Amino acid sequence: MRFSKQRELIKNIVQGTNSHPTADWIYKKAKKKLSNISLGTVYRNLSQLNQDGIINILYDNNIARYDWNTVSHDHLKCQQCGDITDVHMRTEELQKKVWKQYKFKADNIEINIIGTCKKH
Amino acid sequence: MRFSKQRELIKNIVQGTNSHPTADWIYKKAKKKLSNISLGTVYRNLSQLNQDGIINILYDNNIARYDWNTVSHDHLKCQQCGDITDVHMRTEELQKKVWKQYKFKADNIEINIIGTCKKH
DNA sequence: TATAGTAATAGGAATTATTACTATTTATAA
DNA sequence: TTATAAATAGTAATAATTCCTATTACTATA
Repeated sequence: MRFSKQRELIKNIVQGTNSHPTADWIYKKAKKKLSNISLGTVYRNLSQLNQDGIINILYDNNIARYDWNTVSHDHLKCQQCGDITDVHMRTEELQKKVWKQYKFKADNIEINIIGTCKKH
Repeated sequence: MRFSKQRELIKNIVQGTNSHPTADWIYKKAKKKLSNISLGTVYRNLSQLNQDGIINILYDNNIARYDWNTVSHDHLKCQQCGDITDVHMRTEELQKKVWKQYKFKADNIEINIIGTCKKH
């Protein structure tokens, strides 16, 4: 992968927040430093960074969000404030269970817990 | 909610498949019976049926899919063929755990298991 | 160093998915 | 029946993402 200042900036933006930002949020933030950066560039680099295991993608309903945290983890989504919090639930048993019961080879398990966080 | 033949048709289409269809698939199928049905009608009714607890929405990456199965369940997503299969993983423990550890009140737990199904 | 060849990258246009709007039609209850 | 509120078709608008082609970073050679 060749160097590009756009990708470097995008990577730093994602790595600098815990807010699980959307592509559009990242784009607006990037524009402040590189005023002519395009949204396409943001998307392309985000998916490239994801493919290279540098960042993670998660889907909040039908929009993509990006996460610097690449170690397997799960999410609490608060319906009141929209906040998404990283947590860790054990999934090894699920992986085994799914193989035993369904002969399904699990690469990744996403657990999204929807409800109300302690702020409310 | 008033009766409409469009909604009735849309409901029957969703309830007649295990394939977790997209709005567009449902629209095309509906058009064969009601040739001038509009895509807006399909979307409106799908979300209405969902709000009334008659069908479920799930998000496969960034597109919405619809499911007749409204009892809480989980999904196996095959990366080879795109098939989505309903399964049931026990989630009561997770719900308790999340309350104990994070004081998060879980309404719903979504588990998506991504990998390769037994067909491959 | 300078240059040429090249594959990766960028910006912007195009596409896809979904929602909003509005004039017209339809189900239902009085 | 008729009034009326809800639903529809059709279309436009918006949102999210992907595609296309000119440009640019990098490498090898001079």
